[in-house]
Amino acid sequence: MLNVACSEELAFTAKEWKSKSLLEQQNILMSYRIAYLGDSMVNWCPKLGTVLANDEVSEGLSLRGGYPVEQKVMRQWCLRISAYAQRLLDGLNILDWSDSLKDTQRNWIGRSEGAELKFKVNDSGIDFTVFTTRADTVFGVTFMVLAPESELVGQLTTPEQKSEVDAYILNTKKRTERERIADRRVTGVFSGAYAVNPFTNEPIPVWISDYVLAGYGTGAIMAVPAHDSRDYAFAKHFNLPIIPLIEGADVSEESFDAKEGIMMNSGFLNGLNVKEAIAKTKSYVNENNLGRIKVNYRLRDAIFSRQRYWGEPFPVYYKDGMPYMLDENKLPLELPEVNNFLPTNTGEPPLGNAKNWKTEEGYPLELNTMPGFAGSSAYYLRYMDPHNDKALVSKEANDYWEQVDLYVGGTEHATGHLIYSRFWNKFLFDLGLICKDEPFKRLINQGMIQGRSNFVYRIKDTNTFVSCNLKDKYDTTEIHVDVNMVSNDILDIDKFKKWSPDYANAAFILEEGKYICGWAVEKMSKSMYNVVNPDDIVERFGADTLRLYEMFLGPVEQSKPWDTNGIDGVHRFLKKLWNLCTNENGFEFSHAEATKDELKALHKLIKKISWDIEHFSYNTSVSAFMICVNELVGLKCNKRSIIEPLIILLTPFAPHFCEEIWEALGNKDSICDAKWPECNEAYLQESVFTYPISFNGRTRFMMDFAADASIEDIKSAALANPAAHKWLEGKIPKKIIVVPKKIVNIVI
RNA sequence: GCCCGAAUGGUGAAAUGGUAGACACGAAGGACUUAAAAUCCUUUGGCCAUAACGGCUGUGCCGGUUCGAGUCCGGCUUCGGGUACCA
Repeated sequence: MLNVACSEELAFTAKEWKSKSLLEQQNILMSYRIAYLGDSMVNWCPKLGTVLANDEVSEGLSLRGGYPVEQKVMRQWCLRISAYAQRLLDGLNILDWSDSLKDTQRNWIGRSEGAELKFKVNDSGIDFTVFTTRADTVFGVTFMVLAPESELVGQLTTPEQKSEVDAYILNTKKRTERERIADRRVTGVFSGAYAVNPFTNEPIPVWISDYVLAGYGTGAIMAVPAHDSRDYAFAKHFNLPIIPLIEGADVSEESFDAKEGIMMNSGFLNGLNVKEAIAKTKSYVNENNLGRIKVNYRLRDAIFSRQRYWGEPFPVYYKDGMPYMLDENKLPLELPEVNNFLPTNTGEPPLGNAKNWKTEEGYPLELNTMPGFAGSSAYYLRYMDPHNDKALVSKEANDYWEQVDLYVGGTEHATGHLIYSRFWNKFLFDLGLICKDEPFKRLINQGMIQGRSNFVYRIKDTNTFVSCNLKDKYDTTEIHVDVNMVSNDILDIDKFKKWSPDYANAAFILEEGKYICGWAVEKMSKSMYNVVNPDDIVERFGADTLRLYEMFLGPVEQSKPWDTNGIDGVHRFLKKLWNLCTNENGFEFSHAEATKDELKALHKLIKKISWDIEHFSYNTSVSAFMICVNELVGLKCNKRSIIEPLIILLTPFAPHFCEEIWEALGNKDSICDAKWPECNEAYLQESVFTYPISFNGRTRFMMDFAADASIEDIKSAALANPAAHKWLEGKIPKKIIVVPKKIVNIVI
């Protein structure tokens, strides 16, 4: 007997397996393959002949072109990331990643512990299962709700209700999932059927509503309006009963969702607190065979097909409607040449345009291609062994490099690339191909450089665009427009028309003869068309200035809008250092021995930069370089013994600049191979420390003391200082705190 | 709604619980120059005072812990990012 990994209801014997046809077997195998053909709902745009992502659709129209988009079931390749949900969750505990990023992934995976309860349907042999985390609230169930896509809808709907139910289902199909969610209007329809409460044997009406998702749990819920806000809204709207189950909970205005309090109206659970009640219900359900304990995850399988040309082709062909893998010796499968990169007339993906897109035996090859994350999920493994034509990565190379030590990336990848990579890596680890089951040991999030986006406003169902300040008079769709076609928020209409064939014949409603664009500060991204090209900055200041400026802007992990005010400062710093090394005749370095002050400036810098680099504090490093160079300029120091270590330190920040000076110093090899300087603490010793003398925590004056002065000496000298008398006001200090090399605080 | 993060001068920011505003940008004034650019010098949180020394106040708001809080704790406010009916 085999329980199929991903569908627990399915079980069969070896004999039964053998009696099945190849196609039937294949369909069963699809239930536990890591890559499988699955049916899923997609946003299909017939006019564009392509599936669109949620953010490519706005209010039922494609952003590109403004064509109608409908919901359609499509058979596509999927990757069963859900099978790894628990391990992806557990793995987070050992990763050195930021807590916020780990939280994002935990929420995305969305583990919830609960129970599946079986409900019988009155006067029929049918029963169905719901998932709930609040098994303790069964006594408060006043109705059940099915997702409109649920198979049960057809089975349960009574003849009297059929036309009403059909109309409702048709209506929900027109809306994308996101729209159904964004629009919080309560809608629903009664199926005519009644289920039986397994605890009380009371009949409960079964409703259908799109606030229940087909893709999560069982696509059906038990509604407890007193203790769930969504059920509450539904019950109020359709005037269904609300039974409070927690002592003292006021449910006249809103539901009481918190998992706390003492149970009432709940039979054998009365008097227990919620935690105890949940536990007791679970064991009751088990003992009476009313269902089972279940963990659900929010994480959905990844759709792995794209109806586009540019993507890795699947090494898959079809024979009698069944998918088969190409033999490994036929790999790699390369993209065919096509004359047309658009979908075919019959609505097939662009590969449908290719001639001879079939195997040697004549079987047709898969027409879908893989998405971007096919490449981005495992490239770091390929980097370990890029020229290997036998394997993704050799065992030797993988054993040597193991995993990525440090990954610097933005949080925008938290629920995409960074979770897919972990999934792929675990899968490859399970196959024994790699030695670590997590890809990125340490991860820090750099902040996003934000951009200023511009928008145009298209009037719905037209190709007419209305200027920003007039847009409220029309029903419009906001569309990003390339910021390079906009200056001072005024659109260059000619450039816009040439931007895309869709806009060639666009019409415009202007204000004062101009088209004014809307704007917003958002993350800088290709899809927002707000990318500012740094080329002109490189042209004017050089790449090192740009690099240094980005570091100087602030802490790496902080986001901020791109703004070049202040770039002069870092450019001046580089010039200052350059001028220190040159005179009117070119480079000149002194061979004289460095003074104490010069050595102190240098070694202070070595210490600071070495620490900062370890802690990703690049902005303070740049400041430290500026301070050091300012000091050296003051000392007129162009000594080789100081400049050389200084530019080694600066190389990670301004590599081209430093390489030039390195060469001028007479070095033949690259500065990248130079040895990192070491800090000699002896140069940093101070013989005198200037103490701030404070009274009740407020600094009042300064006093110099020898670095090794005793605490008692400091105390008495501070009190004896004439300035102290003013602040003591003749009182005796209660306490004097001396923190060596920090502060003196006199408490009065 | 939920989760995460942030809040310090005109601006970007700095500060292992120990002198708040380092380092820069900008601004103002000055030097050099026929002039400009470049470079250099001075001032630059706010308020009060001033011949001068100086004083008060100040890190979003309200409390707390501490000899001492931008930093730690509790409660708010605002902004940014992510997510979206997950039962």
